[in-house]
Amino acid sequence: MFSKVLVSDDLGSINKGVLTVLETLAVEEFQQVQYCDDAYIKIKRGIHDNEPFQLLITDLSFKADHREQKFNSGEELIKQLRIENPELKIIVYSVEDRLQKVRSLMRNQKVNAYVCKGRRGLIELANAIHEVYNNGTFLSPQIEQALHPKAELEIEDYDIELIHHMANGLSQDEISHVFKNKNISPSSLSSIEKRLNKLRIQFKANNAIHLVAIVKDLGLI
Amino acid sequence: MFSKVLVSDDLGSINKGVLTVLETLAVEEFQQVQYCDDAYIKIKRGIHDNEPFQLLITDLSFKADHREQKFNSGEELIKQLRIENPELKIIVYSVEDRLQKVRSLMRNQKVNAYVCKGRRGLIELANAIHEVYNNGTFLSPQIEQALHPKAELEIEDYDIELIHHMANGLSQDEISHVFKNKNISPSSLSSIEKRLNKLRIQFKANNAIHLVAIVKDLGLI
DNA sequence: ATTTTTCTTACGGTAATCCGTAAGAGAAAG
DNA sequence: CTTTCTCTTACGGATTACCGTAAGAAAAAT
Repeated sequence: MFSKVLVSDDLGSINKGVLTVLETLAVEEFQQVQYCDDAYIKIKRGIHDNEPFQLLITDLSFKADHREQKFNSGEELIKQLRIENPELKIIVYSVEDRLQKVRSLMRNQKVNAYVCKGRRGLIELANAIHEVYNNGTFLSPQIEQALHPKAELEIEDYDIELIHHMANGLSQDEISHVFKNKNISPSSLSSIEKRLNKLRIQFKANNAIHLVAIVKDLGLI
Repeated sequence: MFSKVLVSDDLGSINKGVLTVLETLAVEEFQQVQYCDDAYIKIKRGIHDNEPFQLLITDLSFKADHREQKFNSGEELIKQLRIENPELKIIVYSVEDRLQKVRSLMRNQKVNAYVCKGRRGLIELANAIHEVYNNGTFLSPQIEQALHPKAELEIEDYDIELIHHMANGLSQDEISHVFKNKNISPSSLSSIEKRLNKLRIQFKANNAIHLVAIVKDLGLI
């Protein structure tokens, strides 16, 4: 497990919870700060003293107050640290769940994990620390599926069922009724047409027959 | 084995051979007639005497002579017997090998077996008697394949290629052009539609997609 | 709260398939 | 040789699939 961890969050109360998690995980030494600039200074000092921090757990938004700051957000801090200390592992612990921000942090800044503050936030944070310690990455479930929607070449369960019905001889109109009865959305004939059109493009099929044949050959149905 | 059998054939010589077969098969009691009317009378009398015939082996064509007959052919006799005595088993033993007649007799009159007089006629007759005794049916080989040409689950090369093109995304119209270019007959769009319709019925498919899926599952393409 | 984007649905037109009928060509039966 | 049957082909309609457009609903971003 990590032996030296820094926690950066402007809300002291939430910070306490994080420290409790670190205690539970048997982290030897951990410190906390409430300003991004303080985090930057502590990290630099650790390197200078030859006792560097191995992990930073940080929030993204920090309320501005009377103290003038060099870094006004966790994002700016991360950006700088990634340039100067790429070996430092970073976990973002934030209420922010906007997909673009998460996507940007994961791809551009190579953040090691992104945990959403929430009901299960601390549990997920513990998992994230474990994953990152083992050189893995972690994403809270609610953003994980949103982040990799189409990057994956995989095919959704909905599509599987749709093609399955086609292969079983149902017309698109009949499938529409089946989906309506089973409360599966989307269920309109138009939506089914559109979905099949996407699948045809995805699998380079000329028509529905070709699509079913290809998908059967791939063993997806 | 049958215990009471009636043989009806206007040619005494062939009749003898049939009787020899019955002897070989250890049939207890068998009688022979040379007129359809006589056959009808004997069958009725057997029922009346509570000792009914279990099997009738009959020819189809009977030469007309001085005696005026109620039944002028084996076919008429069979038709009447099927109405009045559906439990009586009937084997047709005839030189007739026209497919339509055989098909009609097997399907409409529910004849239990059809054996063609020929070089192996008596051997086949013995097999037929065995099969019918075990509640089966029998057809001489030369008409069997002609009678069930497409009822069989087999499928022609033409159909394979046709469905293959379908699975590869070609439209029926495109397949028509392909067949025209390759001098494969039939090649018209109408014929392709008809063939696909037969295949759909044969494989109990709702539409072309269903057909391709079924045939792929069967491993035929 | 408002705007933007995405998803779902509806509609219309064109193409393809499905289905019955019918005429002509070729094969088989009388 | 004539008739009958089968096969092939053509045609018209009904149904379904295909494709673009657009309006409304839902979700995301500001």
